[in-house]
Amino acid sequence: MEIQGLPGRLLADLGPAIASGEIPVGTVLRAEELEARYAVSRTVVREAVRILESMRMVESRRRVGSTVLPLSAWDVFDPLVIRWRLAGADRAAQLRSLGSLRVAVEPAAAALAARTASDDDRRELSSLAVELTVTARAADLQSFLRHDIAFHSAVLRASGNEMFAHLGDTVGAVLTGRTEHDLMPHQPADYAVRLHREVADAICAGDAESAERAMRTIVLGALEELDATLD
Amino acid sequence: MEIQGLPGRLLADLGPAIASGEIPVGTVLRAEELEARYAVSRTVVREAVRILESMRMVESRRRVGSTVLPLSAWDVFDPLVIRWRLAGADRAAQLRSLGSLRVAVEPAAAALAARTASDDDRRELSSLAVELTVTARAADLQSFLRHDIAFHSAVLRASGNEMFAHLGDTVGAVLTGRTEHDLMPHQPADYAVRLHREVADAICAGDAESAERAMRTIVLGALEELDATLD
DNA sequence: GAAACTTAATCGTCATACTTTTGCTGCCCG
DNA sequence: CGGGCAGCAAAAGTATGACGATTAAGTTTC
Repeated sequence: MEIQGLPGRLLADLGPAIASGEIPVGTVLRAEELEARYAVSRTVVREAVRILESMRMVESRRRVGSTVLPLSAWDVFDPLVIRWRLAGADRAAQLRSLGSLRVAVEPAAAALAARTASDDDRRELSSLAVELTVTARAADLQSFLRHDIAFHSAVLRASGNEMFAHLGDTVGAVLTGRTEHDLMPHQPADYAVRLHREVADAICAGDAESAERAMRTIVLGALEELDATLD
Repeated sequence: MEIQGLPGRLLADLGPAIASGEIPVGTVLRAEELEARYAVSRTVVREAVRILESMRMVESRRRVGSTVLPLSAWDVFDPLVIRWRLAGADRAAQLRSLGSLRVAVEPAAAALAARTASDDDRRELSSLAVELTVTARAADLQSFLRHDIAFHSAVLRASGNEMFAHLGDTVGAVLTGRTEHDLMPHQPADYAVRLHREVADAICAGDAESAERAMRTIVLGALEELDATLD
């Protein structure tokens, strides 16, 4: 998942700093300065900056340097950018955006899955729904989280749309963050578990409308909880 | 928009080749070979490969080289990846995925916009809807396309969600492609124009439900047309 | 035949030199 | 006094040679 090597270290430092606003928009980074600051060679600095440039977080110009661009230019779907924003000062805004995105995408994915999922996909979803019920009853939050993530990823994957599928990891990051920051009840709500079950059953039965409706209820609920917590 | 310099030239060659499957999954690219093929230095090759790696289209390992990864690993939301796929053999699949994504996202964006858009946003939408009506009546496809793109981008932007807003350019690419490949009627359908108007009016009036419904009709219509054409 | 060792291929990093672009300064002329 | 033009210099962009680190694959040894 991570970028490797020394450029990765630079990136792991610069990325979050830019994402959090610690390095404000308009700041100019000069290669020589970065070489000195991180005690690495030109090669390494250039590669790191190139990657930031490909994410449109900075723009390099000769005789000037690399200028930090505003959020509106960033590749906000890049998993690294999302992670960096989630980790820093922009966390609340990023969670809200992701919440809305989930409300839009996950119900659509559930509907698609009900129509096109393979038998294996349906079996997996069904079994994950069971696991979810079990771990919820046992109040095993660790396992519950793991299965919750697996469930949502599975639905997104079963949609057969690779763009939806790609959001699986991101949704995972959101759910993880929610648990880590105690935004979850200590015992997962019973109705939420039932809804997951409902999604799985509807997808298995090929009932797109029910699947979509149940999933929408889930993600809308999550969004409301989020809004309530962030105030 | 483009990556600059020599690495950009490499990228403009390798990216589409990988995206189209011309360089198949599992192929190993060696740095030295690329240096020779493009007659550039290691510096340039390394930067280009690093960028491909940050898009997760390849994975570099010592003593092996850079291996081309399968589509499932790619950063399919990266604008460059989308463009490359749209340009090549994967075009149909990419259009379908984007179609579904639009169906999910744009209605949600319209609803959000109706709730949170600024007065300027509302004015702009209203005026774009008018332009759309005019250019449609004049059968001026060029201008119509331009305004259509501007309209959808404006809605996405007015949603206040930077992730939605980020999809504006991508939607633009889809609409452009549709016109370029003669998937559009020579005279934009009257009802489609009316629906755009309806979206604008609903957003101006703060009527989220109507805005969402009208937008959903638009993008569903587009998806149906697309499915019909791709067969 | 398996485990330990050696080898060589290739990426990763560094240091340095050269090239190209471009913002800026200051001169000259109107 | 102001505007344009030329030259300068700063910084990114590119090239190259050397070295280090990793690791797949072959080779030896028990």
